[in-house]
Amino acid sequence: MASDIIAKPTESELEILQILWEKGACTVRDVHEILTLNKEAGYTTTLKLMQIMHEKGLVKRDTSAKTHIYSALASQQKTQQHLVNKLIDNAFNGSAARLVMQALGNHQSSRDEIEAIKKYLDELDQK
Amino acid sequence: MASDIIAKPTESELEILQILWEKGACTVRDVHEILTLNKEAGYTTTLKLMQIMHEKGLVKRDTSAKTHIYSALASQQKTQQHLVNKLIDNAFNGSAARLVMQALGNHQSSRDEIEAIKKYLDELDQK
DNA sequence: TCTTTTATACGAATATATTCGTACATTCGA
DNA sequence: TCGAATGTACGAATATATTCGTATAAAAGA
Repeated sequence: MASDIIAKPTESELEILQILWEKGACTVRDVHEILTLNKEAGYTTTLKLMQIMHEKGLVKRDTSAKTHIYSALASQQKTQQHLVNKLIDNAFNGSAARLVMQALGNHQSSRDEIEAIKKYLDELDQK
Repeated sequence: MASDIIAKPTESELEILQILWEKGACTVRDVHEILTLNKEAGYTTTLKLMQIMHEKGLVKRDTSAKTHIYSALASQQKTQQHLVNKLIDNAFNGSAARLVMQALGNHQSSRDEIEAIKKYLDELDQK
């Protein structure tokens, strides 16, 4: 399955994955332009990163035209799951609850978000 | 303030910080013995890491005796906050709620934990 | 006392991640 | 058609993190 990617993305790779998850298939230039809204980077830097991600199997690409088209292979859900679990283990002594409270305490969430979480918890409770 | 540490710990450093947070003041050997319950590592590797952490200001140490005593300077709360915020930005498009649901979905939490979170959410709601 | 054990300091090898320059091919527009 | 723009490939420099060997000093024990 394409979603069974193991390789964990580095921080830079994650930035690129996020763009691909949101935008879908992209050229290197597409990705590069979005990346450089926030930070400085040379074009070939972005290119190289995406080539490495391809080697690692994090993305696939269509090379039929001169300008290659990239899209994510690593699934957003699996990747997020992996990162969250790692953080829970690495920094929260394995307690998901503590991470949750920390997350909600800092980042102020909207009332809607909080309601959504409550609903989610109710569902969890019933199982 | 001691809790205003900016330097972000690496993964290895975080492992050591967790031990110091839990155990309090420790020698290098104390830390090393706990570390090597889970993984292989040479003693001087642990030593070097802790020396680097000292340079970075992540830990303080008492060198009055031959065997130095280390303790955490980076506060657990601030460090966790920092890491969670980074993860929310890096992998969850800034949505704390999505991270929370991901965390609760995977890691199964006990009923008690879920109740504690609900209570926490109710308090948040009232503000 | 003298040998062994237990420390620290420090340099260096290795691994990994990031950044970019340069070569070269293709496409596009004047 | 030819020069500029745009693209990929690739090697290498740089930065950062991890690991460990060796030198050396202090402490402990026979």
